[in-house]
Formats: sequence, structure tokens, C-alpha cells
Amino acid sequence: MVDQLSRVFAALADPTRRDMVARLTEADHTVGDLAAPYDVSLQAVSKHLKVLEDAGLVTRTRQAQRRPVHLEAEVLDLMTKWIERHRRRAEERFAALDGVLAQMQDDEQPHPTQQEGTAS
Amino acid sequence: MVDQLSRVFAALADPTRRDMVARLTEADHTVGDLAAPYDVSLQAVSKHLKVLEDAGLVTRTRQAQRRPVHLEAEVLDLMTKWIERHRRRAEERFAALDGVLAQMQDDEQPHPTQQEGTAS
DNA sequence: GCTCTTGTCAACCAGGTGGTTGAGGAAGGT
DNA sequence: ACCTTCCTCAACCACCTGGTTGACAAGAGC
Repeated sequence: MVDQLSRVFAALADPTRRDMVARLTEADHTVGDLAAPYDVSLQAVSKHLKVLEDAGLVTRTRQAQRRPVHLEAEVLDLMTKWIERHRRRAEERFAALDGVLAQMQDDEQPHPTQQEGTAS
Repeated sequence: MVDQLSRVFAALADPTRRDMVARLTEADHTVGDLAAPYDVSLQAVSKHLKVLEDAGLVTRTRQAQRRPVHLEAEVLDLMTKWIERHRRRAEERFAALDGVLAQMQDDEQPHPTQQEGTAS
């Protein structure tokens, strides 16, 4: 069993599943409803839904013989948080590096020593 | 060939690769350097790096016999934008739904007609 | 010119993924 | 009761993935 974050990323790595999620942001849909635009069997769509469900992105409730699919958008926050946390760290480092480079230029050393500055 | 957004999501769907990205936010690393903490062969790490590179998350420059790996954090914005766009749409809909539900309660109809309201 | 270090490439393997078809379960309509 | 609609489960398939090992390319150091 893999962690949820991995499952969410993996679930959204497929264009068909991303499109389903996109459509589910606007309204709940039944399986057949969801499947209509895609040129694959209903069973294939059902499988995609299972992937989204295992990732926690979607819930299927029973309603007569229909199984309306509902988006659980909060799970997206898991990803946003991970991404933002690391993007911010990266940006801070790049900002710091820019500072160092600016400092180096200010010093105006006569022998620029092109490479070797990337260590930390 | 698949689109970049799919490749980025897929790249981050692996915990080892996410950890590499996390470490690369703090400093550039060589391949062997990156591989050290993981209990897999250097070749496996090299493969992970290739996945990250194909997704545009990372660049490898040549420096003597070493190949320092550098994070390209801007690509993360691709994902953030996709996620935020859809999360916002979903939230708007839920807010609208809450409004409808509140309205329904205010009206206090004797026959609530549970379903059928999901069309748009 | 050897040798050591660093990393990639190629071949292979087990297991997962996304698709198919066929069978069948669960509710509603008649 | 029976049929129809909506959907899932099971088996099968081709291909991808993440790991392995072995060979080898590219530079640095002697």
C-alpha cells in the first residue's frame, strides 16, 4: 500500500482522469454520464473512477441503480501544500544565491573563475 | 509522448523522487550524493533522475566527471495552477450549493424532493 | 598511459496500468 | 415475473515502471 499523497499525484497523472476531475468541479455525474465524451468502454471509465476513489479524490454514493460521483476537493490541498512548501524553499535558496552572485559582482574580482560556485 | 503536466504529476507520484526534489530545494547535488540515503543502486537513482528531467523538474549540467543536478522549481507552477484553478471552481460550486440548501431550508417545503438538483 | 571515480546505457525481470470483452448484480418500469 | 438500465467484477492483453546486474564512457590524478 502506498501513501495517499503518491496516490493523488498518480491519479492526476492521467489526462482522462484530470478531465473527469475538471468536469466534476462543475457538477456531480453518473458513471455513464462521465464516460460519454471519451472513446473508451464504460468499464475503463469505471476503473479510472476506482483510481480516483482510492486516492480519496472522489466518492461514489448509491442512488437507485445509479452511482453519482462526487468530487472531494479538499484532498487537492494535500498536493498544494506539498508543492508550495518546496517551491517556497527553492525560491528562498535562489534568492540567497542571487544575493551571493550580486556580492561577487560587487567585489569585482579580476579572475572570474567561471564554475565551481554551485556547491551550496 | 505525453503532455508535460502528466509527466510532472507522474514524476512526483513516487516518494523517492519527491524526497529527491525536497532535498534539491536546499542545494544542488551530484548523483552519488543524491543516491546515498536510499537503499537502491546508483543506476536506479539515475533512472529516477531521468524521469524528473523528462518532466522538466530538473536539469543536469556537466562538471568534470560529476553531473550536478539542479532543480527547476518553476515547473511546479504548472501543477499549482491546474490544481488551484479546479479547486476554486469546486469551492464556488459548493458555496453555491450551500446557498441553495439554505434557501431550501428557508422555504421549508413539506416535500423536500431529495435528488435531481445536480445538473449544473 | 594506466587507474580510479562518477555516472550512463543495455538487457533483463516482476509487478502494475490502461485497455479490451464477457458475465452478472441491483433497482426501477411494466 | 420479466426486461431494461446502469454499473462492477473477472480474465486477459500489451505496454510501462522500478528495480537488478554487467559493461563501458568521460575525466582527474598519478
